[in-house]
Amino acid sequence: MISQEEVTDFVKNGHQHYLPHISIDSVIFGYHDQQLKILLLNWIGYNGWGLPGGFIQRREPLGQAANRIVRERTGLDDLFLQQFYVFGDSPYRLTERSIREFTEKFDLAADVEEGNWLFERTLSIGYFALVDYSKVTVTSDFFTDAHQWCDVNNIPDLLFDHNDVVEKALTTLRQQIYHQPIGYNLLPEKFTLPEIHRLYETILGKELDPRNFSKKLLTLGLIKKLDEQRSIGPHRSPYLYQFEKEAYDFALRQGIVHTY
Amino acid sequence: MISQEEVTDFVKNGHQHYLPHISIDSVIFGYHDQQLKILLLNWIGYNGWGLPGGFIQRREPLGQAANRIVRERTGLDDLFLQQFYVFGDSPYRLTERSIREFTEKFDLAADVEEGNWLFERTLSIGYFALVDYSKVTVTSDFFTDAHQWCDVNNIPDLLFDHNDVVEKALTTLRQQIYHQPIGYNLLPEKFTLPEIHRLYETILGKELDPRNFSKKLLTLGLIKKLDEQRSIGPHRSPYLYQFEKEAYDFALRQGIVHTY
DNA sequence: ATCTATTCCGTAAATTTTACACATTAGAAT
DNA sequence: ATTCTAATGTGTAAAATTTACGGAATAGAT
Repeated sequence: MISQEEVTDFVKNGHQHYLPHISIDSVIFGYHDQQLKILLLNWIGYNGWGLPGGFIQRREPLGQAANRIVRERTGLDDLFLQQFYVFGDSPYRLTERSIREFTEKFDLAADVEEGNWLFERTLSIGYFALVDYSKVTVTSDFFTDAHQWCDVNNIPDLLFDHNDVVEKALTTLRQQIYHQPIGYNLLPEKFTLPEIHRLYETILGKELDPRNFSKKLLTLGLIKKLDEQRSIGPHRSPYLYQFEKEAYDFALRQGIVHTY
Repeated sequence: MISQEEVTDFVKNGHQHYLPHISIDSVIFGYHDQQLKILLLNWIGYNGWGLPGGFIQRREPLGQAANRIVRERTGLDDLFLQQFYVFGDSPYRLTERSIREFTEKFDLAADVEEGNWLFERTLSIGYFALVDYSKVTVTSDFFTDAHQWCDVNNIPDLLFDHNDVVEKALTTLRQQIYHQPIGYNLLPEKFTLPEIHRLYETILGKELDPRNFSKKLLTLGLIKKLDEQRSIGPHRSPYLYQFEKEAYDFALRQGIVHTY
């Protein structure tokens, strides 16, 4: 648990360590129970659900900051992480009321409120991450005391402009899936065809013919069939597949180019 | 011309009007002489070429700021303007030397240098704009005293990390052209098939079969043939075309979706 | 041995993309 | 008027890709 002193110090002096006016919001996608989910945190001060986020240290490269922020929440490193948009159209994301609630909650002196760096206008750089749900261990930060993995089709009202952020992350991911291989980071190392098929259907929110789908992935050389099978109860055992790392990485870099 | 006082005031007090630590860099694409060009400005202080840029006013929505910055330089409003990346990996874009040159050039007291907001670490949000070259009237700002339209295939060494910014803008534009119609903002209202054909070839940096190309645009319903022709000297007169605004806008929103 | 639920596979039709060459035309020159 | 030049405009066949679609095989439970 984080101490009261630490919180107070962060609020009062955080601007010496972090760049003010800019934050990072992360949309962390995981796949579980045949649902595409995102990680939501319950913010103590504001008492509501929001995205994991954080600030950029004064001498820290931007990409590293995003990586650190996701790592601190999930325990994962070396993940698929991509900038997708900067949100800054509403000059002020915090209402006076929410600031008051926050300072009361943390028992901060009223004078902290005035012009405090935390409560000034802050643009937010959106990153999304694709993670292997089963490998995540969620850790709370200063301002959050609970978490949930929430089906993207069923997102509640979030704090600030986080619903917009999620929306934009989803549309970016859906567009991207047509041009880049997705799955390496969302699936375990070995998976079955029906599994990756359902993943794609889930992300795109529409049905894909299973025969044509697997044909496509195999033709592109993105996955390869293994000799092993998985046992799934009283049904035919599906074969296991894994990604062809080289072809996958190549497609990641080049994109899967369609024609003009 | 901008007065010395104004510059000094901007350097000393700009942080009261603008958000520190964040700027906008704009890559303004125009098409002329069968070349894709970008607008470069010569920075007085640093004596080198760089991109048009600016800061975000404290209460100004982000998109508006980008729009204003491009408008101030080009005179154009209501243009195609798109965020494409945030640059912030190198914590410091300015060297001590360039800062000294700058302050000397503008005859700023040495004490201005120390911890001045302008010289602190600044992330930069990249926007690119597509403009009708012939409609642009370039206006200088505080820090720049000359401009040029520079062929994208022949960009000199630019200030700061602006070469990276241009590079990324170009790759984004090239990717986008496969999924969204481009041209409405780069071409005059009426244009010939060879003109738009050359535009696409120029942007993509490769040849496109003219028959297949026009077939595609017409099939997609993005352009329509007019009854008029243009006179181009001692050659067959090409027909004029114009964009089908509805289909064009629809494609802009939806993207030209390819299959899975 | 039977049943259930799931995986696995292949082919034909439709569509899209690619490749490719020559007749037409406006104005300039003669 | 004729000729010449340099550019525009157009169609078709082959190849590749995408789509649509149904039935046999299998593992485990009963």
